[in-house]
Formats: sequence, C-alpha cells, structure tokens
Amino acid sequence: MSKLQQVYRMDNLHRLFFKAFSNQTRLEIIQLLRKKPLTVTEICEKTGFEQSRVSHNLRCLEHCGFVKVTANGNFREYSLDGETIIPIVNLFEKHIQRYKERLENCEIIKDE
Amino acid sequence: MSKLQQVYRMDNLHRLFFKAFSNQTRLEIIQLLRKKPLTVTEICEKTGFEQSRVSHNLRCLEHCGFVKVTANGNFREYSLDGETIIPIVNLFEKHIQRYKERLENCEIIKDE
DNA sequence: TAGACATATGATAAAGTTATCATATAGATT
DNA sequence: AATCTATATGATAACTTTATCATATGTCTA
Repeated sequence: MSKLQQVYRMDNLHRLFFKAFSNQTRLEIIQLLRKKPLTVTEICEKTGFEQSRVSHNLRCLEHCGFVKVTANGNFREYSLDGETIIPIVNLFEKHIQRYKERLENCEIIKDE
Repeated sequence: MSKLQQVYRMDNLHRLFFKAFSNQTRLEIIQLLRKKPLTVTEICEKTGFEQSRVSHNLRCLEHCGFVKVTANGNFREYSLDGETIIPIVNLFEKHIQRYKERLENCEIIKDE
C-alpha cells in the first residue's frame, strides 16, 4: 500500500468514525448509555424516538464498536464500550465550551 | 434553562463538533496542517481539490475554531489550533485501529 | 490605476443521509 | 400452536450536505 493510499485510508476511517458521532439520534443514545445500559424500549421511552429509528442507529453504533449488546430473554440490553468510547466522549468539553457560539453559527455545518 | 434543554443543547454542540470532522475534504486539510501551516494555494496543490472547495471548508474550520489564519500579503496562511485540536486528533487511533474493518462496512454510515 | 494573482462567497444541482413505514423475526406466555 | 411483546430490517421519500460554477473582493506590482 502506497503512502498516499495509506493516508487516504486513514482519513477515511477518521471520517467514518466522526460520522458515527455526528448525528443527533446516535449522540442522544450515547449520552443516555453513559449513565447506564438500556434496552431498546427504554431508549425509545427516554428519547421519544420511534423504535425503528432507535434500532437502526443502535445497529450502526454496535457495528462500529461504540456499544455492546447482551441478549436477555425478549430484551436486548445495550451498553457503551467502556474501553474506547467513554474516554473519548469525556474529552471534547474544552473545545466545545470554548467555541460553542461559533459551532452554533457555522454556515457549512448547519443547525437545522 | 431546564435540564432537558441543557442536555439537548449539549448534544447538539457535540453533533456540530463531530460534523466538522466527518467530511473528507476537511479531514485531509486537518491532516496536512498537522505537519505545517499552509496557504490556500498550497492546500489545493497538495490535495488536488478545487480552490473554492478548499476555501469554503477552511471557512468552516476557522469558524468552528479548528484552524487559525494569518494574513501575509496576498496570501493567507492557515494553521491548526494547537491547544484543542491537535490533542484531539492524536486521540482516536486506538478505537479506529481496533474497529477499522467495521467502520468500513457499516450500512448506516457508508463509504461511498 | 490597470492588471495579475490569491482568496472568498452566493447559488444551486448532485450526492449523501435520515426518519419513517411496512413488515419480518424471535423469544415468551397462554 | 397461537398470540403477544421486543427488536430488526428493507425500501424509499424527505431532508441535509457537498462540490462546483460564476463571480466578487482584496492585495500586490508595474
């Protein structure tokens, strides 16, 4: 693999990683799971989101290694992957606090 | 501001923050600027991207506090914000290395 | 001040992402 | 086995994001 391909591949992985975070549904789920593991139904109740919306996005989060799932009878309990995601989620406050007004006003990455 | 509003506002800021990262153009620019400050023209040459594409995305990055710019005659030199962004960019390798195959195969956040 | 070079910006078509709907699967309970 | 409850998934319309084009602005030098 050439240096250029490697750089490209790396950028692409970074992009996919950040994409998983850059969606309100997934972020709200992540924030909820920071407190404790939850079932799909519980996530729906707490967020008000539709069940299929939650399931689709949990599938994404699980696939990308953000959450783990354990089957429990009829229910499936989702929890954050403590080793990698929790420390990352804990890290962004400094930048976000400093630049919150700007983040909220960017014309490229828009708040709807 | 209620607790709920505060949580919502926080999630939204996180989402905007990650959005700034979740785009290939912006990530390639960030990776280049990790090495040294560059002008718009230099970024265009190194990436092969169109000038207006680069300028639009630099505007976003500057607005959100990721890069700083200094005017230098005709040129404008862009550099990474060392205090917040460089440490963040240095942090993700562990997760990305561990889950790279999965990131590349997610059906929700797709590689084009 | 004219023109050459560097960068910025508005509008918009094309591309990508998301939520939703309808339906499927799977385990529990009767 | 039939039904109920919990969760998953495929298809797609609606929405969002992006790159591009055309053009504007700003700065330098002759």
